[in-house]
Amino acid sequence: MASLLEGQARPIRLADIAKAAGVSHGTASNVFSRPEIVRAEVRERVKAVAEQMGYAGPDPKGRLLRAGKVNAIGVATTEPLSYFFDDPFARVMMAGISEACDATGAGIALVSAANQEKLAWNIQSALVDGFVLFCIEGGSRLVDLTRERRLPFVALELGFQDETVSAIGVDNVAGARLAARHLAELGHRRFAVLSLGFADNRTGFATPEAVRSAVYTGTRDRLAGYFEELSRFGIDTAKIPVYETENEEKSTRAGLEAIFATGERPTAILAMSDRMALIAIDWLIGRGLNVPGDVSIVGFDGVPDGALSTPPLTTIAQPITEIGRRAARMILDHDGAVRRETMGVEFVVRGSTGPAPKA
Amino acid sequence: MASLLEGQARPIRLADIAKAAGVSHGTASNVFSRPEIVRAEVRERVKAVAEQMGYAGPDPKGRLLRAGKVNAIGVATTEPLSYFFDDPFARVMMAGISEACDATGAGIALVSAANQEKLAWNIQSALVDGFVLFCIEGGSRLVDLTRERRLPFVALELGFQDETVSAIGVDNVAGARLAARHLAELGHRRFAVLSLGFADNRTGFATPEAVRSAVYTGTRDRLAGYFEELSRFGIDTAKIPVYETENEEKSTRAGLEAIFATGERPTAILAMSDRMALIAIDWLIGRGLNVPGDVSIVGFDGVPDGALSTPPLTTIAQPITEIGRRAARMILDHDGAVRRETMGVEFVVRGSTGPAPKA
DNA sequence: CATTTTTGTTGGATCGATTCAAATTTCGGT
DNA sequence: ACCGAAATTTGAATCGATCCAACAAAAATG
Repeated sequence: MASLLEGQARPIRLADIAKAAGVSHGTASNVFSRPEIVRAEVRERVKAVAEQMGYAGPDPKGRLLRAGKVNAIGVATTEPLSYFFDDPFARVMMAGISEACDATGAGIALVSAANQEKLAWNIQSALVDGFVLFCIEGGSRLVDLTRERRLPFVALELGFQDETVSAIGVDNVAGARLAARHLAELGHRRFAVLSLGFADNRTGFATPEAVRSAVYTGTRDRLAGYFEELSRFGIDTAKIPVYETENEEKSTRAGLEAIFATGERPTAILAMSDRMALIAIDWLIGRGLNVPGDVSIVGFDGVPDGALSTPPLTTIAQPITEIGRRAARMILDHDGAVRRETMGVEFVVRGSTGPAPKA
Repeated sequence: MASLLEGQARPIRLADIAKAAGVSHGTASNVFSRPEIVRAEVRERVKAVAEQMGYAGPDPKGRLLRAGKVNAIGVATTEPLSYFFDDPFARVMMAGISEACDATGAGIALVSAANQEKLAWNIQSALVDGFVLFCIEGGSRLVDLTRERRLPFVALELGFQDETVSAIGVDNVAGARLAARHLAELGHRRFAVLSLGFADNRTGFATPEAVRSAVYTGTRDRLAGYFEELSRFGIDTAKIPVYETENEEKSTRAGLEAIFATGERPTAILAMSDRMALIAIDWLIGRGLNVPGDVSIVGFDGVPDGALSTPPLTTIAQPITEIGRRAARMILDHDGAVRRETMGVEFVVRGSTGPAPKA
């Protein structure tokens, strides 16, 4: 009873136990962290005292300072926290990260913030041993912020030319070429591209200058891949509409409206994410068009939802889970080296692509 | 260059900056945490020194010990970490928790472990201010473990009679009755129940004793709700097969096999989770049966996937997001009180239920 | 110019543990 | 009973910050 009331006033510390049991701090500490080196009799006495006083066990806050290692990695993004549970790409990635963390018993701390102020603070104050950065919108800012913390970190997506930051990504050019070639070989000649951003906070048709001055080189590379391959088939890429979206519902639909408002409707859409591709399928079907009868679509990413849509999505699959695993491991067993890994992609043909309709 | 090498050897502390800048560590601390009370000239000098020495800013590990508050909540489960990103119910719940955390700038730490040893350690050592417990399998053990930590915690699901633990859940009896009444009113007379566990690690047909001695009273209440209502329609509930699954693919399909192996096939299935209900729809359609033509199904939970299935799922919807929000807030602004909240459910009629087939 | 008030700085105490060299105890062997 | 080795225990130092009472310097007041 008394211990309960006192407990409310001030939590019991290891030192209190030590005093009450008549042993030194050191011994009391050993009872909890290395019980085998304490004489059984003493050990039991201290444990009994702890139990009776309602000691909650060594406080990790104290241990942490001494130990130095938190044993947790932070996963950061500029999206709201719910992004981790909503976005299919993020979810698969998190599964990979989870796996690696589960294997070593490490924890995961989710870090995010809508506004820049808070993001900076959250990154500064996160109790983690390192970061995995989801570099979507605002990725470069995220990297800058994290760099200040001077902890190991890995950027997902090799969108950064900066060779001093560790990163894992896929061969965007090769993946994009695969997608473009597939459609070209099916006879398609009129294309449209649903693009990710070339820089922050922008939607609408991308100008050649926007592409040239791309901040997100991942986006640029994918477009380059598309164009390179299509050129080989004699297609004039300058005429292909490229619409930058924010990779969500609204701007993607706006992009489709804009693309299909023109006279020369495309028979094939190259989407830089499965998310956009799936939205596009939905939009097209809603408009009474047939996929792939009237319009073929190829996505990018390889999220599980793509296999379940009607029609199922043809896509360039990234080894998302594996990327997550590796990213987490890079932090978990960090050796101070900067690593940049480029993973291969896999071309998955499903039902959203077919021969170009006869003129 | 030198600073970089030294930085590798031993991170720079605030005290190092203070010495180098010729101020006390108190002042150096103020420069970072309350810059406005330091004279501009001094402030700039210290900042310059910090910059030049490559100081990463005050280490949260140190601050934490002093401050006492971590500003993060732990979300714990006995499932592997990936559960948070895979399971639809968990995901919606996490969205609610995320929302509450985003609003106050708090972080989320995911805690989990397959084996009991590690779980205990992970809970003991998690750097959090409190816990939200996902009480699925092994929920009671999870509560016991967490209680030892003597931090505030909330159990999701009121499956615990123990009135000394805070918990948030729904009125399981009322929800179950709604589901049962709906089917009975549609003329169904032959039922089967896909049940959650009454105790840990068990699958197969549940015996009356198993139900009586249920550890998970949430499961028991749902069943009680089903049976109470069906009895009112003169249905002999003793004959209704109740199959305990682990709320995943394998055991649910096994349950369906077992249920449909009997002569008296049910025309209506009461599933205690949407997950099982969706698996059941898939299984039935795979067997050439029509839903709801041959068999009607009602789920429980109200996860978003239920609206997207074919046919869309009739279900008892819990206010999952709201539960998550409240749980998180209960920890975030904890006042020492034990709170037990019971939320209402909403009956959502969609396409998976229809009139009983003519004998 | 003396006195108060305001503003800025200092350094010791504290948060709660772990670590490790040194001191002490225990114990087998003679 | 005594010795050295092995097993335990001790207590000071440390981890990296923040807080706060006391003090010093500068500014305002009479």
